[in-house]
Amino acid sequence: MNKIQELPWDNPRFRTWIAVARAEKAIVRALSKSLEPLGLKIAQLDMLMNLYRHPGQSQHDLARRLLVGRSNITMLLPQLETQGLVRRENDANDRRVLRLYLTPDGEERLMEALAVYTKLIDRVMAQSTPAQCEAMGEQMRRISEALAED
Amino acid sequence: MNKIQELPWDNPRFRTWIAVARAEKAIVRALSKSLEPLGLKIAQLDMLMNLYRHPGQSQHDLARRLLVGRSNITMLLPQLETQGLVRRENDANDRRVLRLYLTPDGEERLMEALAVYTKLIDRVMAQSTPAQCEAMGEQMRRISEALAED
DNA sequence: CAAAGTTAGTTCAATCATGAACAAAATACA
DNA sequence: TGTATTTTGTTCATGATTGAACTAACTTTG
Repeated sequence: MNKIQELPWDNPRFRTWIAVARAEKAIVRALSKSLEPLGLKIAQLDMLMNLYRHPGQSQHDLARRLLVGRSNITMLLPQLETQGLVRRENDANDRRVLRLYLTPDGEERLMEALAVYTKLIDRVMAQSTPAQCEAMGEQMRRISEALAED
Repeated sequence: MNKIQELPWDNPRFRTWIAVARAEKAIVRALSKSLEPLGLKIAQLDMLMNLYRHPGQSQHDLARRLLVGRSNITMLLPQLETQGLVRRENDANDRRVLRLYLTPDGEERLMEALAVYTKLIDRVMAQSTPAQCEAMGEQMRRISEALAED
């Protein structure tokens, strides 16, 4: 086994990745704390957001959109259902699928959470100019695309 | 409760954050797969990397560096110890602390893993020019700093 | 129409991170 | 010195996530 020529921490691209991972972790932690008073966890908020944008989607669709296993949805949904934020409805044509809808309460809670969420993200992203921010978003989207080819 | 004026998905900064989160998740998944043949998980690799750079650190130090709970280290260490990659040694001056060292085997496995790791990151970051990449790293570091003030 | 295959959702066991409570050891300080 | 506080690492219960196995329902195809 050859000794590696260049150790990763001297590699600018690698250092960038480390910075990305650390920042992402920091944001997730901060968001998690900000959401706590609202009684929502990040995974739950993700679901609410998705249901707002795509009402009536099936659990399978939701799982795919969230990049998450179907079983995860099954486990998480009851939490939102018992809080009365989400409603499950049998599909008329296909008795296997359950279509998901936000209740009015769910929509209200979502809006409250989004206010917190956007405030945090605005603060975080204000570390860069809008142009830099836009460029970063573009790079990230390219990365996702590059990795999606599996 | 007021209706939110601007929904997050129309907010460029918010969209950037979403892109960051998705890309990070994609990279973690890809890395996880790449590491599988080596019998290492990401958390384990993180530990090996840290021990390489800071040999003889305590579990407490390691936990702090990895932004992780101390109990996590306690749980994860045995996996690396039984594989013979890490060695724990009692501190002479303070009988509470255990100092951690990479074994030669550990160092070898680390180098193999780093080759895989850097290859993936190089490929991923090649989606941007070196200058863009550097800029992104800077922005991310600023974000981490901004959030560190708690 | 019937058999084979596919798809939606659930259940379950395994893995992992976390924080609280704890024991042992070190340190502060009076 | 002796008591109080802090610090290190461990244990344990909890919650999140995953993938495999399963059931029920739909679709394909012969």
